[in-house]
Amino acid sequence: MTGREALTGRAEEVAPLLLGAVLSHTDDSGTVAVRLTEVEAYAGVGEDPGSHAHRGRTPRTEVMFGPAGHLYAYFTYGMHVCVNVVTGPEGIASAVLLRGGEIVLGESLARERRGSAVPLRDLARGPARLASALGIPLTDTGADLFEPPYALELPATSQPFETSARTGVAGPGGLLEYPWRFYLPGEPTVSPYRAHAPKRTPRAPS
DNA sequence: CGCACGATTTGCT
DNA sequence: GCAAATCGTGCGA
Repeated sequence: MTGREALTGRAEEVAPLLLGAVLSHTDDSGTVAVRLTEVEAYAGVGEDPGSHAHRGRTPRTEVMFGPAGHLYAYFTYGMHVCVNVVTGPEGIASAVLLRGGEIVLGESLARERRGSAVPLRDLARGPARLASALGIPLTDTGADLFEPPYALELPATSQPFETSARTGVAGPGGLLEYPWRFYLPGEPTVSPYRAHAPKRTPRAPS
């Protein structure tokens, strides 16, 4: 079975396969590889309000509907890039957000991108940090992760993992929680669990 | 055409 | 612990 075939399925089913996987990216500066320790699954139309593809196909989310094994990078908060691996069969939106990992190759280059004072464990801990450490540009959305300049190696055997709640969404019976955050227990590169996004304070007028 | 907001990180109090 | 930084996307008018 090829890596791409293994990734073709519902995001929450495929996500555990990405734990322990090694993603590498090469550009003019060199190569950085990360062993993934924390991921989050996002589904598609209707069932997952937390997903970008929740409302259907748009120019931005188009990649999420494509074949598995491709990159979905998006820009958020005006300053950050987050990376996903598209996992669903063609036509069904689903993706796995890479939330954290451990640098296994190219530490010096990653440190150059992230800042020299950053502790090793923090180099790729957090979605935007991971994207930054790997040097993934926003414009690489849609790139095939199984072709240069990318490489994705799935673990031979599934790693023992744990899950936790991802987001709370309003459902028929109240608040629903999706246990769609997956991580390798005991890894220092797993970000501490935060309940969910605190309520945003309104912008203070002058 | 205009506006509100987000799958976050960082730094200051 | 809290708030700012910053801009593309998507929805409403």
